[in-house]
Amino acid sequence: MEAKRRSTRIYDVAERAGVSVGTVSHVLNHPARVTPATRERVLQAIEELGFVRNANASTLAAGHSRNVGLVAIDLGNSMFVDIANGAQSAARPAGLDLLLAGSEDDYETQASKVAFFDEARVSGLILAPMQDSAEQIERFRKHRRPVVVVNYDHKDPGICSVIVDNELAGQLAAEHLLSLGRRRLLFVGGDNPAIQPVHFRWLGVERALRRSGVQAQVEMQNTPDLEPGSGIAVAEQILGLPAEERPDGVIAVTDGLAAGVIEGLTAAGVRVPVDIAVMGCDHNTSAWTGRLPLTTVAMQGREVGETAMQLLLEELDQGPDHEHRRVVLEPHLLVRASTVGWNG
Amino acid sequence: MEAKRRSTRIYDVAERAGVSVGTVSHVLNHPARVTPATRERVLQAIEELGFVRNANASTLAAGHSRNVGLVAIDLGNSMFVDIANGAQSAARPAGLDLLLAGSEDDYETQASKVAFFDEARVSGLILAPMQDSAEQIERFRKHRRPVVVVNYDHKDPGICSVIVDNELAGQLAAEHLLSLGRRRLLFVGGDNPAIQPVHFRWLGVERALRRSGVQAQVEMQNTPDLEPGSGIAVAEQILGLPAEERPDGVIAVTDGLAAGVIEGLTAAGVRVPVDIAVMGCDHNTSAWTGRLPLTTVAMQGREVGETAMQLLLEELDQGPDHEHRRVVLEPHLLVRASTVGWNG
DNA sequence: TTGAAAGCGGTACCAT
DNA sequence: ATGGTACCGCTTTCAA
Repeated sequence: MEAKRRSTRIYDVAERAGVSVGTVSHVLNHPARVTPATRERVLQAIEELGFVRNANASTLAAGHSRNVGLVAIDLGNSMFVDIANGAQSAARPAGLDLLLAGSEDDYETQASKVAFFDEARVSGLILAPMQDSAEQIERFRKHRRPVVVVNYDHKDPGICSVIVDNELAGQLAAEHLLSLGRRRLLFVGGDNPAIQPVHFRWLGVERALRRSGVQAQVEMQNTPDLEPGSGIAVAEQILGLPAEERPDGVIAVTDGLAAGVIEGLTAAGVRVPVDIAVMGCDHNTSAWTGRLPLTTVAMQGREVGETAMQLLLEELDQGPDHEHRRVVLEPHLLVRASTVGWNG
Repeated sequence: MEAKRRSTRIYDVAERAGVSVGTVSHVLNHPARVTPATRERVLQAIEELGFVRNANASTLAAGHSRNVGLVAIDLGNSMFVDIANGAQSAARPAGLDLLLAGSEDDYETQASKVAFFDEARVSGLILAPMQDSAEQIERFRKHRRPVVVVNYDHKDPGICSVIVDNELAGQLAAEHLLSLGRRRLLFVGGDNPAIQPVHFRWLGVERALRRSGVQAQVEMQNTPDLEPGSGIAVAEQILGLPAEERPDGVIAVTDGLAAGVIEGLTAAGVRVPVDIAVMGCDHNTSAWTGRLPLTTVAMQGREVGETAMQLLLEELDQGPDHEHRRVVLEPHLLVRASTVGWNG
């Protein structure tokens, strides 16, 4: 028969230290309000007993939690890992902890994760969705806890958000190629309006062309997904064209696609970047194995996460009279060998 | 002056449905014990009020949580993402949720994450450490909650663990190359005993050589890290050798390294796999951009996660008389173009 | 089947 | 500076 031994509580500590529970609670939460001497005794009792405070009880009694949740729809994407790391590091100094939930998920699972954090009564939520999630967000906010939307431009001025300027990313990419004298551009990834980054990057490319004042053209090639395999397929299409009809500059909407394009082209003897310059557009660190260093546009995941957490802390701090902000971070161009120079 | 409005509680639901809180709790936790009619009324009240149960209070009162924590030292590594996904999917049917904490971490941060889950009173913990973590584990287990160690062979028979047979992985890799007639092998990654997978894979390679019965040799090349960049450096060293002294088969201890080696070799005109066959050893999905499909040894991250969660559930179920198990999963060879055939 | 009430482990206010 | 003590919101006997 097992004695159902409960774990040591604050009462046990109090008893052992010869003080009241209130005092123990104080040394845990407001050490300054306690005499160094008693504090020492309590600390020692805690140590001897191996006491670990129950965060559930603490959250319940205090009425607020020291955690914030992050729901990202795809943890396999390095952008989200960067965001998580950024948010984490911004949370720590404020005494908060970041909890990640789920991965490999669809919209429904995302909903269940949001609900999960809702039940856990986290202080706030950072959400990196792939589509409009207004309903999920509203449900969560009804409990008067802040939400910051990240990496998705959701248009609701009543919510803080942090995004990277995807249109600018596309523009920077196109301007880079134009500045290198490329005049026949191909945009790989397509204008699937359901995938925001893709859509906006394409708009940026168009804008760059319009503003450039040079005679240049850009075509768009849709792909079924954004993985290397599709890039290889596009490369094969390019190879099917007579040399004079081929693009001289390719902007792939993700680094993964770009990798595939380069793979496909170089395997067939096309020289990158001499014959065709190829660049990516998201600085997906974990997706680049580095045959040819890839020119890309860095999307600042870490900064996104840090900024999001700062907005969250701000809102937590200011309460109801907080003014929601929409922060737009600027991506920046990373020029490497896949568009300039020739190393092979 | 803000009315400090608290969120709707089970009491509110009870009142609205005209029942007692006990009954509401029952429809939440044991729906069968309640008349369909009352259940319906309660459910409706919940709906109308937008009630969301407070998981902290629930955990506190029930004495057990419906979450299990996963601490992985590097979320940027696809192996860990696979493990998380596997664990997640095994947890759901059991009514549990998986919480991930932290990333980009060192040993100390790992400790704080473990402590964090300890405070949260999760039902169990899955830990994917990079080094011996006996002390952290002990602290957690003192609270009588199960821990499963994953992806690290920690030798403690008192704890469940799931690992992939790294020695077998090395052996499979070497046997593959030997079967292709390669006789001058190079193992890239080195025998850093602090990094378990590297160490054991090397042992497996040696074993394969010993057992093969053919005249073959293998050398070992240490690298400062396991990233593509180091692979490129190794490629350059190889290129510095006279052709007849070069290896004809390379086993890189990670796919990232392998990618770098291939990059470096092919850029200099070496034909892979004709001149030199190159393979990786961890099936790091997110790190392969696919110039040349890479032969590798798949390390079954998803299965590791699923198995770990199953062991955890088992221990949760069986309580103190649970017998700890050490599950060793078998990796398997994935033969692709970087070792056989010739596509360019 | 449903209701009443005693906790679960802390927190924080109010006294002392 | 410390102690006493109502809760926090829910679960779970135990009775009715």
